[in-house]
Amino acid sequence: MAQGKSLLAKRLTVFAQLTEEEQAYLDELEARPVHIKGGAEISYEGQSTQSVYIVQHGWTCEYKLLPDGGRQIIAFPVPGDCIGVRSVLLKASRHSFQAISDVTLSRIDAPRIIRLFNELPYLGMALLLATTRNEAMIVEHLISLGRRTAIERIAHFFLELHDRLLPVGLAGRTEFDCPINQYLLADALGLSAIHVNRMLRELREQGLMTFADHKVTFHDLARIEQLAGYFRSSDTPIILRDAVAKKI
Amino acid sequence: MAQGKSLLAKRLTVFAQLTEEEQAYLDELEARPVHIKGGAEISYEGQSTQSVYIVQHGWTCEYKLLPDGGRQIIAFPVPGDCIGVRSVLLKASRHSFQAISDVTLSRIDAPRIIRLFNELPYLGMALLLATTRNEAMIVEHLISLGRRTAIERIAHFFLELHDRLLPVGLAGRTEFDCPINQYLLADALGLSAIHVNRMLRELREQGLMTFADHKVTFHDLARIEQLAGYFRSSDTPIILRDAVAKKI
DNA sequence: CGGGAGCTTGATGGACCTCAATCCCTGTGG
DNA sequence: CCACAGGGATTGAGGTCCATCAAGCTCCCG
Repeated sequence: MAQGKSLLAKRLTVFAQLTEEEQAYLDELEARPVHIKGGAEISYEGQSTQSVYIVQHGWTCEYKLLPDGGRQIIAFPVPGDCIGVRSVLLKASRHSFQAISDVTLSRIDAPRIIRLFNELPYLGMALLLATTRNEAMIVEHLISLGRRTAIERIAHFFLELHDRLLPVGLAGRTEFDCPINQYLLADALGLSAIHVNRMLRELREQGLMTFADHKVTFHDLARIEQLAGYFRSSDTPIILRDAVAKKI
Repeated sequence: MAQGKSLLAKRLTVFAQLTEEEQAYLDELEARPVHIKGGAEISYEGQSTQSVYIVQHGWTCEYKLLPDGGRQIIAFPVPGDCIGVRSVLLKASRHSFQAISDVTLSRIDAPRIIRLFNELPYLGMALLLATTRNEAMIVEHLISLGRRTAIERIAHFFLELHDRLLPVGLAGRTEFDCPINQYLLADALGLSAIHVNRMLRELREQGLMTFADHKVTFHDLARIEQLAGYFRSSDTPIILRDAVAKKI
């Protein structure tokens, strides 16, 4: 990106032209990175002090533990994504976050976020707009869990992930690195790890895709998209200020 | 509510103290109501002109149709809820909306929403904050689909619905009216209508709750909450402006 | 060399789906 | 007033998808 070093700014530029002041604010927010080892907790459901984190490097997951010991993974925030906005704004909505690979984060304490909303409302809106896109992803995830079979879920999951990683340069045309293991995949897709394994074999044997050694490879994009019922989305969100400038 | 007639304003007051100007803007937005018959479409996935609607009266559902003819219901917007914010802000995220009962809506065309974001940013933020709460509900829904059994899903669904309707005066302490039928319930919970029916019988025979004649009655709240793994949420969201006034 | 994390495969059972049929209620038109 | 249609609820039988239990495999690392 041009002037700043903020990853979030880069992300938000899709939604709004940021002023110098807003840029600077974000750059400063992301100044002090935190490093976390793969497998470690980032924040836990019961935690008293809430913060928002911006993922700078590495993979994370957001999940909820159930009374029976089960776990449901809600999303896999990757670089440029925010963690915990919902938790800070809504006291009732608390989930846990874990580092999947080694991770670098920028931490923003809750009071600071609130101040941001009050002092730079456009920036706050851009932030919330970004969370709206997260929401859209969660809705797609929900549809998978509700109405798709195991093999369709898996195929759909990887196709969507691919589309998410492509624009940030973390994926090639037909393959990408992915540190998720079969247990994480199972907890995200509402399946058992054993069944995930079987369905991955099925996908492999049908010549559709392979997932091995932390690497996803698509062998036949057309057919796998067909199987998953997946439609590539050309996501052109609205742009604040630009919209008003054009007298919409 | 005190001065205005806007239902949305009432809802947003939880998040932000609105100025006179913002109040007036919302009142005017909701001035011309639209009536829709139960069962009719409100807006359809492929529709070209996008609008946001505010539910004034009656029940609606948001859903997505799948290539195989199946349907997944994402949410049931009730009075005070917004419909289609996500669709307007993100072109890629389009779903269909249907009236369940006879419904009264206020329609706001997309350009107007964009203008709102630019001219009254605090109001825009309050709106997006409200959608953040929707997101939290969708996450709970996702967890149900991923990791709860059929009977747990049903119990959890009605408990959550109850908690949503209580504060707006649409529910009593142990019962409420609910125009949803077993097919809608099935499509929301990722089940077949037949299995929903069986599980409802199970709940009835165990003396936990009954759902008949568009009416839900809880017979043993403690036991059904236990079954569903449900924890009542005291949702105290942050308040904009107030927070800054208190020098947080 | 032992141990653990992650992957793989087989066997069995259960949760839930599908197909099929019946029943009730309400609205509608002759 | 009755016939009829249609939406919704209900129940049974059979089959499928996926979970669970159990075991063995391959790495990697100390």
